[in-house]
Amino acid sequence: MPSDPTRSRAPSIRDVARLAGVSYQTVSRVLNDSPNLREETKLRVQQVMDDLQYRPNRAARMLVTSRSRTIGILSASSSQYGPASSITAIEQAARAEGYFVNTVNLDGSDRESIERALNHLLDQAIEGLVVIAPQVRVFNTFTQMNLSVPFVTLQSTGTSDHALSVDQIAGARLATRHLIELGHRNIYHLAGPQDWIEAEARMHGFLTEMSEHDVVATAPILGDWTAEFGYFAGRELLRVRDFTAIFSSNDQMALGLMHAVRDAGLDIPGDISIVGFDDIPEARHFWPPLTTVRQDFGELGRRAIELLLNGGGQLGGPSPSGIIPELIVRQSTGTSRF
Amino acid sequence: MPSDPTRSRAPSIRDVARLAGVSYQTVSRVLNDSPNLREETKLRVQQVMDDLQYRPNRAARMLVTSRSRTIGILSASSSQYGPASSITAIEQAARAEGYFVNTVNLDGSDRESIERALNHLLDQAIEGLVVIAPQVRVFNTFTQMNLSVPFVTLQSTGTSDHALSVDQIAGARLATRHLIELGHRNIYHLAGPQDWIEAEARMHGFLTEMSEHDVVATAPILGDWTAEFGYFAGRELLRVRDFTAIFSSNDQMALGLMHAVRDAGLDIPGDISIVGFDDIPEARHFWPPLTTVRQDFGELGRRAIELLLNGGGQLGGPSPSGIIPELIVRQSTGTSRF
DNA sequence: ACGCCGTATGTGAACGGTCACATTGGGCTG
DNA sequence: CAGCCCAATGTGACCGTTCACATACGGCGT
Repeated sequence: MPSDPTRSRAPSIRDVARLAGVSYQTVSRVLNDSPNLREETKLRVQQVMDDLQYRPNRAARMLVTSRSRTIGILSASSSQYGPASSITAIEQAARAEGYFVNTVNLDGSDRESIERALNHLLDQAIEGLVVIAPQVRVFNTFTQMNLSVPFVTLQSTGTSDHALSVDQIAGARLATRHLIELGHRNIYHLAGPQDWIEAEARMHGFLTEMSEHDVVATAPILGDWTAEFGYFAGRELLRVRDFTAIFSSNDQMALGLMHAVRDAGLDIPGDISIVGFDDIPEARHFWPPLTTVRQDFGELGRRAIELLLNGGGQLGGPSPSGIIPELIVRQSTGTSRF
Repeated sequence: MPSDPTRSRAPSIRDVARLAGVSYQTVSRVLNDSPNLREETKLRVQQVMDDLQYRPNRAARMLVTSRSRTIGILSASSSQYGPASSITAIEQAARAEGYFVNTVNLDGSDRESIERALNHLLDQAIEGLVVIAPQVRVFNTFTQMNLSVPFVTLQSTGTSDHALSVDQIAGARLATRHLIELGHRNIYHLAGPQDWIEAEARMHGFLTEMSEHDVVATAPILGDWTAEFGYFAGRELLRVRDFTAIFSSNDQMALGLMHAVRDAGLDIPGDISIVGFDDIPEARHFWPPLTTVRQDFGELGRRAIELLLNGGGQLGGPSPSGIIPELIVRQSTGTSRF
């Protein structure tokens, strides 16, 4: 991007000062609206600022205060619904607090690309970091790195105290209980990738709820979040067909499952009940509309910023990991006919 | 976020210089790997940098060079599939070129929030801007503002030369032609919001293709991109049912339509054929798998950065707006039984 | 042996703000 | 009316880097 060498530098506080007939320090005071400023002076300076279309130089300010007012987001798979929603919410919450947001998406989940991404953010002199990359591997890499910046992860392993998340276990239990209460006893769980914290938690919630109701659980199937996988997993599963319900760890896989179930000429929920997770906007228009667990990603993002900016949630507000998801019952689940 | 006052400032080039026994300027030279440096000196300095975990201060560099190496993205509805994918691609392409990316999402489409968002980015001293907010209104606001930063929009009105987009008209014609060739003559178009450039272009493509085949087109229905709207529009439409096919301006609305069609006890594609637009990952698992138009958002993002960084695509490469979408025929379309 | 050139390095100033401190000029108190 | 305080403003230094220019030094041609 060729910078225009003819265009001289932007006006500085000294330019403003000269035209307003005050010292640069007074201009600085107007910028930081400090007290002890005569209203008249202030207005005059502001007038000149407007005339010159003056903009404070962030670099200069940052240099002297060593504060960047920038928050970094490190994110994996940010084009998925959950992460994308969180990012949007974080970005808005941060902006409301006068912070800038810088997002970096991970190319891979190997240590090297994590470090590269992190370095990129640290080069930006970020003051805080929100980590959305929800893989166990990424998470561990962080803790090993012992970062100098405060950070918050949007998923919790239970051990860390700067973690914040929707309670995945509770959500999974909600979904599982729903199926059990409908009379299902042969329930499969289509889990997310083993490497993902949330997948792990949902699987854990599923198994816990099952055992508490004395229902024998078969081993969960590890998927990759895609509808594609759900479809093929469904096809495999249906060759034996020793189940009446499936709890899928996200909505996309549930969609693929439903596709496979219909391909096999079976009815949902007549023959097979299906529950998803996330409540993506499309879920209520799937065929049939999908029973699923809704997570409030917006709230999550907002709380992340709050936690970050208040340095560890010492406000004693609602418990950091206390976002409880909600079961949305639609038409993909019904009583077991067995 | 309380900054730690006990932690002293990060090491500067002077610290490095002192320990390496050279002047700060030499350190600076190492940083910018300028020629005329003895290999030995260079290595010694780099060693010290590593030891101190030295990181160049971006603010200082930015202050003196007045280059921020930051690109701004102004985006609306960034949690939707298309924008989200583009953002990811842009971000990666920019990072590969050593640029940072700063994304701002618009709260609304009124002039004030556009200006606020833009100001936020300009405060960052961005060197370039990618605009993904695809509303006509937003687009016009930009041109009126006559920005001092180079920018690229990811949609084109045909008048601007810093626009770059997938050829929406071509895509819409592809979809429409497909329906006509299947024998459909009563085709509705469920368009996007009137305010959106892409919605407009797709509508235009639809109407053009229809008239070229001498098929009479009914007035398009203006939607809002959501599955929800598609559902209700479908319900309304089916009360009269004077059509055999619908071309929906995106996949979500197509999903809602299919929902409504099934609710009415009709078959897809037996009774009604449906075509979408975007090819979101879920589309191939809809019931039935959706015939749609695929856009390569990744390519779009990469080209945007290329255009921005090369100052207007004077490379004479492939024509700026030359990304041609592709029709993906699946099972939601069939021959007209009429 | 002298000047010259090119390579490797050093020095001072500037970028545009903020901070700490100094300076002015009333108005109030005693 | 002296003394003081406070409100309002100004001055110098500094943040960490790059730029323009200055310097040191060895080799080479004459």
